[in-house]
Amino acid sequence: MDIRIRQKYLINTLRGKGYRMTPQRLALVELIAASEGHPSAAQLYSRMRKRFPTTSPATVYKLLALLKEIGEVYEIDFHDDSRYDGNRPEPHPHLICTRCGKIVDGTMDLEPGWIRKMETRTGYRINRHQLTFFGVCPECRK
Amino acid sequence: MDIRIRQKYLINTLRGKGYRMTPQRLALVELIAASEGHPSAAQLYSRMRKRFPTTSPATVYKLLALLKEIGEVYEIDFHDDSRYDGNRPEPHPHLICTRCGKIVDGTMDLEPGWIRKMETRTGYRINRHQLTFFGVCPECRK
DNA sequence: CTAACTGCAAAAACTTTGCACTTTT
DNA sequence: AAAAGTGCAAAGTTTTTGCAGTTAG
Repeated sequence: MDIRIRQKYLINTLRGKGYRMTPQRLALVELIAASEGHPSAAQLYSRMRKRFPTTSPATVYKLLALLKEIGEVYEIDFHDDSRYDGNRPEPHPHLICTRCGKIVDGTMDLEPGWIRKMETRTGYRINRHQLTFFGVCPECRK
Repeated sequence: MDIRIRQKYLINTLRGKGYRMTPQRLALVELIAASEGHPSAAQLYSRMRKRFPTTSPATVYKLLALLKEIGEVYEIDFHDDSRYDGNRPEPHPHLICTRCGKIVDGTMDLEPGWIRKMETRTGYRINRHQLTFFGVCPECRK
């Protein structure tokens, strides 16, 4: 997914829903669309302060909440430091290096048939899922 | 897995590692071995207070940390309210009802071959994973 | 012009830490 | 008796909320 296209799509989507695009939001959307390495809220906040030194965490959290709500950002849930993926909002696996903390996207998705089978067996109506692998990345294995 | 057997196993394992079994820990282990509904730390704390009104959150968190460390409790990671599974410490899927909050165990595990394929493709050495489905449980669908 | 957003500060929620006292072994 | 655990209070994190001032549309 091209970063510029994603960025413009997010801006248009937000505008289309009546949200206002402030300079802060434009910058944040750019950071989120780039989303190098699945940043945490703290990382986004820190990057924002380079351009807008008076930014507050509230601004970051509010836009993230908004984007999550409209389904354009995917949250990787951690009890201490959640990460955000603004490029592929649909559920997809992540691999996390337990040594260096790096996060990359998985290369395969859960088969829809497998999920449907789980639905049938449990009676649950499944809307989304979260699949995270913990391990050691190629660089750290050396 | 029989609750009593699990409970005894946990107690023996802890004792075998040189940890002391206080009345609080015995009660907590019983709660964790039963683990009805994958309790949160707050729920365990609240259940503990019924028997030991002076229990502090620290006691609960410390034992959970211990059990996680020795791999006998599995944490379902949420940024706001993690859940704990003391019955099946090995990774396995969970289904969470987004309406009533109920959590049940999945009926199928990820195929080892699938995980190995993900390893090969990404170069990661995968040690464990976390798979959580969000949806609506049979009762809430009515 | 007006509804929405920002940024600050304060609060909330969850978890961890320090320490004196108590208890297990 | 010694090492370890409990419980309290305080502190640390991350995230949320309230509100006055500012700004996009």
